[in-house]
Amino acid sequence: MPGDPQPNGSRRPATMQDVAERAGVSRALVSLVMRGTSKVSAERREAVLRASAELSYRPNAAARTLARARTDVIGVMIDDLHNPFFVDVVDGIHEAADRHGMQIVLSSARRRQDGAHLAIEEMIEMRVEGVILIGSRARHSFVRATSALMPMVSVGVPIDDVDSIVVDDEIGATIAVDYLVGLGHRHIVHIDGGDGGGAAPRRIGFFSAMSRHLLVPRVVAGDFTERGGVEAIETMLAGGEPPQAILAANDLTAIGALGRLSAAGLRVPDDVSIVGYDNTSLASMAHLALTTIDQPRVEMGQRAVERIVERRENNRFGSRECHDAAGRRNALPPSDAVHQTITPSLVVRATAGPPRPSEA
Amino acid sequence: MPGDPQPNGSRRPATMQDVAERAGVSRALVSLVMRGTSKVSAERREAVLRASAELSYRPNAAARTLARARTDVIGVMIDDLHNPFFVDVVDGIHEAADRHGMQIVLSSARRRQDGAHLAIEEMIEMRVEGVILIGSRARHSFVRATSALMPMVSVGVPIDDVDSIVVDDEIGATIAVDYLVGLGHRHIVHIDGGDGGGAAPRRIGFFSAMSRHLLVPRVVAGDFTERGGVEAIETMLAGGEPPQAILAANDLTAIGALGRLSAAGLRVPDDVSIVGYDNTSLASMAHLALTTIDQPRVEMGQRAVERIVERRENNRFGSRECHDAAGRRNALPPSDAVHQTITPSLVVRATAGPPRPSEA
DNA sequence: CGCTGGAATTAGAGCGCTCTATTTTTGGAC
DNA sequence: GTCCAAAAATAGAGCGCTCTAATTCCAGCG
Repeated sequence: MPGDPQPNGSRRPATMQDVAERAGVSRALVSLVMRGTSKVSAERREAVLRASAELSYRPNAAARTLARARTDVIGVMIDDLHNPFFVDVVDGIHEAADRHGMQIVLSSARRRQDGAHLAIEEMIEMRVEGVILIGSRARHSFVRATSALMPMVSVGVPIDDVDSIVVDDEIGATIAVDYLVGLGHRHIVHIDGGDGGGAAPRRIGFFSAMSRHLLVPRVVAGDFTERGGVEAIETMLAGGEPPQAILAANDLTAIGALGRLSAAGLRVPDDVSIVGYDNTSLASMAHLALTTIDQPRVEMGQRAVERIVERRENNRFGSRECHDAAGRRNALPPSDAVHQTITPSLVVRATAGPPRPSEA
Repeated sequence: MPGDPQPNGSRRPATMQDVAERAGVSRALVSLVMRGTSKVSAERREAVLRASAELSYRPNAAARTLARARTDVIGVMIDDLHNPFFVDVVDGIHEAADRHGMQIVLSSARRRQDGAHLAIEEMIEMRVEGVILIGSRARHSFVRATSALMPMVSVGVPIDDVDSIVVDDEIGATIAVDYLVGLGHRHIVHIDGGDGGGAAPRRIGFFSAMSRHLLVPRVVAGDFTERGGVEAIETMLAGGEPPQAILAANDLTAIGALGRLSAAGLRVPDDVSIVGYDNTSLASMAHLALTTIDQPRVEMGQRAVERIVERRENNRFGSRECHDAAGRRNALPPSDAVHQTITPSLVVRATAGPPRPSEA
């Protein structure tokens, strides 16, 4: 008998039909109760719930999806679960999704391009209402094409013709430089992020801010890793020119620099000032207390959900191929993609201070 | 027309029927091609694939699931995405799932009990083949009950009558103590994890190892946080008794201790030796180089998948309620839950060394 | 006592796919 | 040409749910 627990087997899960029979009502009535409709007499509702519990009934999501032709699910493709930045964005997504009564399905691309493509395809097959890409490495052309099929928004990575939410790293770097200059520093070195994502605008912001202050911009190569920070310091020390103030491309690099400096007997912020970038949880650790640039990650996640929800409600998402009456393809209409740029802010902690008087 | 791109609308996605018509074949043939069966003539296969591409056809996962009555999906409930320990376990799960041709659906409990319950219920409704709980805070009775419905394994948290994979923290602490004693230390302090998960066995292991070495076990209260480590050191310093060797309940606490010690002018490992626990990515950072206890997280994830797959193949998962012929419930049969315990190992880096001669 | 209208309940037609059983086609062998 | 087995293709019955339209129920009223 369906739903009847059997000693050791994989009995078939109870269906709505089973519940209906046990409760002595119709399938449709069970459906109404399960969906929490008010138009059911207390008596019947009671009977249905009892039968349902007795059979350990759980609605079959696949059947529901098929019948309703919608899911209320947002797919979230996260490039790398190990990146705390991305995970903070997910927090924001969760929060906003709850508010809109939507569910989340998470999938990790595992830092691989094909991983991202696979994850996106799977989500399309699930018929999610929309997809949020966090730090995606997917081919832009691929994303652009699938964004014609469903609402899609990229967080952290700008993609032409696709909704995106990014922070203005150029301004972030500018803010950091202005702060250091305000403290009195004139010799500021940027340990950059090489060709990593976000490295270029940070570098550009550094250059433009420095030249605005009529200062000489110096850049040492880095790669967003801790080791990169260590090596950059070693390069500077080897050059016989210990740094005075440093803007690191990210917190990890700043921490590497910090460690190497103290190993060299230089004190922060007395001898050297350091500003990081990202405000990761590392930065707030007590014995680091890194001054850094914060990007409102949670807010970014929330905004991403808002975009999906809005697109869904308006039923507008860019099938940008237009066909005329004869079925011939026209030129693409202008994209209606919305690109939101968020301004980062400075978080002052303990790694930056005024330069030593002799150097001012 | 279905599948025909319309300028600005949400056209209905193409179905298998649409593809069949366009390719001039039957629905069943399309199904065969989509599933990669070899029994299709090259010519027809070609035609189907072309039609499918032209319509941007994607199979409907819900319909497939409903028709096949199985999903090949494993649900992964992760307590907290911010916990790198858990995320490493997910890496292992991904890897093993790939090997077994299974997919993963990730869900975060967001460190809440009801979050865990909700996530598990959703997965049951999806009809996943099994559920892996990572660091679950769900009520044990709840997990036990649902584990009767489908294969389920808990990673990191032992649960009666439910498959689990945990490391033996008692042995882990023992290994650390043995190592410190081997270096010559006799005065070893444990900064513990309070009532956090895994704190108790680590404390017990510390006590038993110390007494085996005929040494006096000293414990200072902690709470698995960095701040806990800082405060523990302050307590010791205030007691006028600077520590000689420390076993921290986890890496974060060790790092807090490390920072506070160096602020007090004590050098590691010259003046004080420290061993952490967990081998998080923090521990390997160059300027920390924390000696610590490693738990094979990736392997734990892999083993979790193996358990699910095995249960599925054997069709054995514990519906532990037995009914006799008259339908009366019998006493529960003995559980067949498999509890795997993994032994952690020591990772030697730079924060522990021999005591200063005067203290030996 | 028959009507009426709103509330409560139900019948039944899909949703898009898989899979078994069946039919059609193909290519030799005779 | 005929016959046959194997290969290729198809028909059609579900899978478990939702939703519209139809039906039943039950006061309350004239």
